[in-house]
Amino acid sequence: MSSAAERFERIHAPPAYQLVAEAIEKQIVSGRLRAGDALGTEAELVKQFGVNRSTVREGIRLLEQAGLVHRDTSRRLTVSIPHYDRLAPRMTRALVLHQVTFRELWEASMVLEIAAVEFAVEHATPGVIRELEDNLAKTEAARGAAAIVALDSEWHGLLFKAAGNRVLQLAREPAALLNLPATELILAMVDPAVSRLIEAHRIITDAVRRHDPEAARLWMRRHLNDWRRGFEYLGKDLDQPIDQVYIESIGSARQRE
Amino acid sequence: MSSAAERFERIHAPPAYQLVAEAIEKQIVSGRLRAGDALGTEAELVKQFGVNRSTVREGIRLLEQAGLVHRDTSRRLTVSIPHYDRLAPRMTRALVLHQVTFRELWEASMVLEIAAVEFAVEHATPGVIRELEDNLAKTEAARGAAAIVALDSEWHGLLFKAAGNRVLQLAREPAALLNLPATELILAMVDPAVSRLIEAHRIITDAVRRHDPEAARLWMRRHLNDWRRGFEYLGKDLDQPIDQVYIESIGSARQRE
DNA sequence: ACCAATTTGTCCGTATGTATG
DNA sequence: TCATACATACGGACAAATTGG
Repeated sequence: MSSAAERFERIHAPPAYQLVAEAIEKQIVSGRLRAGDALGTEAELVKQFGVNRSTVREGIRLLEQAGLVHRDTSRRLTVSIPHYDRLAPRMTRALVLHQVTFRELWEASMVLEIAAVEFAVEHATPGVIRELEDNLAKTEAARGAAAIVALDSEWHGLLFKAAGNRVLQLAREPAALLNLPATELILAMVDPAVSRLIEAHRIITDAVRRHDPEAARLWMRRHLNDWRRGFEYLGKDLDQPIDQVYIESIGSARQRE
Repeated sequence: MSSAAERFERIHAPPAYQLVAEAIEKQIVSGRLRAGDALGTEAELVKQFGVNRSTVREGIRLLEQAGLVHRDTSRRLTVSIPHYDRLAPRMTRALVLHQVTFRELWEASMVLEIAAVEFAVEHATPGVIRELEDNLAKTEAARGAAAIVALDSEWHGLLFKAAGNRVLQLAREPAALLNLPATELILAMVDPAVSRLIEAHRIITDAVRRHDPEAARLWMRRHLNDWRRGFEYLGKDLDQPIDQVYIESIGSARQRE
């Protein structure tokens, strides 16, 4: 075996279904196929690629899962570009499986949310400020932990939208999903949590409108420290990996896709 | 049609291949199937689920693509938990397709890298500091932009490892991939770039070892500003969406999977 | 509202190459 | 070395849903 040294690398032919997926992917990424374009029927793809329909279908599944292709109501194949919140469940699942702790989540949220609020103070458009204020009004009127959690999540999402940085927006997604259940528990169980949340949202929203980075930073820090204290108040351990309770809530979130 | 109001939601039966994928996914996420466990042959799954082999295969493709299952050398199905760098290409592709600008990337890098270096100063273990120093030595010895870029990327990866926060680590992945080609260009074209990079890496590595947050922050900021200046020196526009050049480099990165 | 053509989801049988013992 | 097991891929088929008259 060693007589001819190692002249050549081992050949490993990629399976046909992968080649199908990659061929289509290339067209999408390169822009020759754009979001909304029809991909044609399976029979057409069979003809073009010269492979069996089962093979085409396996390839399609890959793209479907990657979010590059989806089937509209009529089940026709349509090109689409993956939105952040499509990736979020997978990122979240990876973090859960790697047993990320609540401390890591909280630390990361601290970093990301403070950065977001700083950018928001700088870049926020009147439109998004309006959205933040609308959300605030709804939050003040809302009753029940579940409703408030949804609005809280939306408010933070709007803040990242106001920040105008989509890399940070993507980075935030998994933390947002994972904090949801804990936040609901906190709002339901810890008495002053709701009023403190509303106070923080209002002051930060005002700070964004007035372009006041100091106040924004300060109150975001307080807001997140409140979350952490609420979490500890419930008797939970920050250094504990994210557990079963959360997995279920991810599952239900994924069903909305 | 409106005679009976809208009492029921539209029924949409999930296709069998999705049910197969979800059934297996549940076992993995719930912990009943752990990384490394064998999933059994396709024939066995056919029997258990009572569906056709083609259907099983389509379901498997979904899990394979999600990184929850892979085939080892013998092509046997094995459970695995998705690693961050498996998600990175997808995140990166999403960002590219959404026409994220270099400015967003740079801003986000600034936020993430500075946070990372702060955490690293606090949490770095002797082992990881050793790795940073080894990398530094190799970088000083290296010749050629390509080699140095690889080591630079590794160094930043080690820094996030030292920071001990996997949420930030995941958040960094797409930025790391997207900065690669630009960094290579800069190192190849801008004369003092290499020595400045090495200087920054050395000082930051030292600061991490000495637990000196001030120096670490300061030099990380300088390091990233250097990157930005190098980018602008090349005549590129920070507010330009990431373009074709980058897509190719992502493609080649994905082939290593 | 009905009908014919298309298309998808699923299934069966089979051939071929490769890995394992 | 040989036999067995298995993954990949193919051709063909049919029912249910969708489309377009």
